[in-house]
Amino acid sequence: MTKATYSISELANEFGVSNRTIRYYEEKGLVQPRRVGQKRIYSAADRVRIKLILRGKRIGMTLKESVEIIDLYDPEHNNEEQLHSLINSVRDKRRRLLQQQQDINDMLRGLDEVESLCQQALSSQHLSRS
Amino acid sequence: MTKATYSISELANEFGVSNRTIRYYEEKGLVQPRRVGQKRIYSAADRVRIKLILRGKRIGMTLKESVEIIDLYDPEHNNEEQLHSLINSVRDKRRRLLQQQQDINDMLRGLDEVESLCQQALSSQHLSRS
DNA sequence: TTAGACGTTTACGTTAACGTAAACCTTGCT
DNA sequence: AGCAAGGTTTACGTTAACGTAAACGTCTAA
Repeated sequence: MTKATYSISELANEFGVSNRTIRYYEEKGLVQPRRVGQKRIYSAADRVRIKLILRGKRIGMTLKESVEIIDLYDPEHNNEEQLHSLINSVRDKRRRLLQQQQDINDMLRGLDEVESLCQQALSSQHLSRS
Repeated sequence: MTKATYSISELANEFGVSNRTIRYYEEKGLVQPRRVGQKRIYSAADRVRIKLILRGKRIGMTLKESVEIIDLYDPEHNNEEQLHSLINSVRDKRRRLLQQQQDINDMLRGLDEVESLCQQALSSQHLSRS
């Protein structure tokens, strides 16, 4: 059962960030939790937004970029022109992500190579010792 | 035929960054070009280092992290202990990269979904018009 | 020989994304 | 009543990764 509401510390702990970080996201308009008294109460939707923002961060997006992507999902887009421009921006994002995929694959191959060289070096050391 | 040396502007233009950026990388010890008079002369190896640094940047690594990865390639690692710690750090990097791959794939799927919704919206508009 | 293109150093300015500290509520134990 | 655990606001501090401006050298084509 997925909880309906969360305190700030619950989310901070879940995602491994500080409370300050989450408040900062609110300062920047990335989330708008309800208030009860003066305490912030986060909904499941708020939680997802934060999660997506942090996913963006992991792959090197700025907060603004993450929000741009998240906002692609909400249907404020009615007329044909808006839809076309939305499609274009989707394609832009996709291009960058594909480039990143390429970069990551290149790096992974590099790491594979390094590791296998290490293994070789280790095994040859062991051989010369016996 | 791959050039042997490059001026700072040549590299800056090739990679789409400013001269200042490249000098900054030198300030931070990421490259050490030769000097002729007081002008900087970059070797093919310098060029590759810069390229790798920028690749790291694209996927959200700090300069320090990029250098860490680049330095995995050079063979300063002799004894068994160093080799093992090197292997461990390779595995750490790999873990992060795999997570990033996952994140990017998730985002790409999201974008696919958004685009196809747009297409549907557009085609239904066109239908209702005819 | 002088203007323009390219390079240099020095140094202060800027932005994003928080960290950190102080001073203050509120709530539930004990 | 008192206090510890959570929350709050306000506001200044910090770091990375450059941008930008000033003031200067050097070479070369007109």
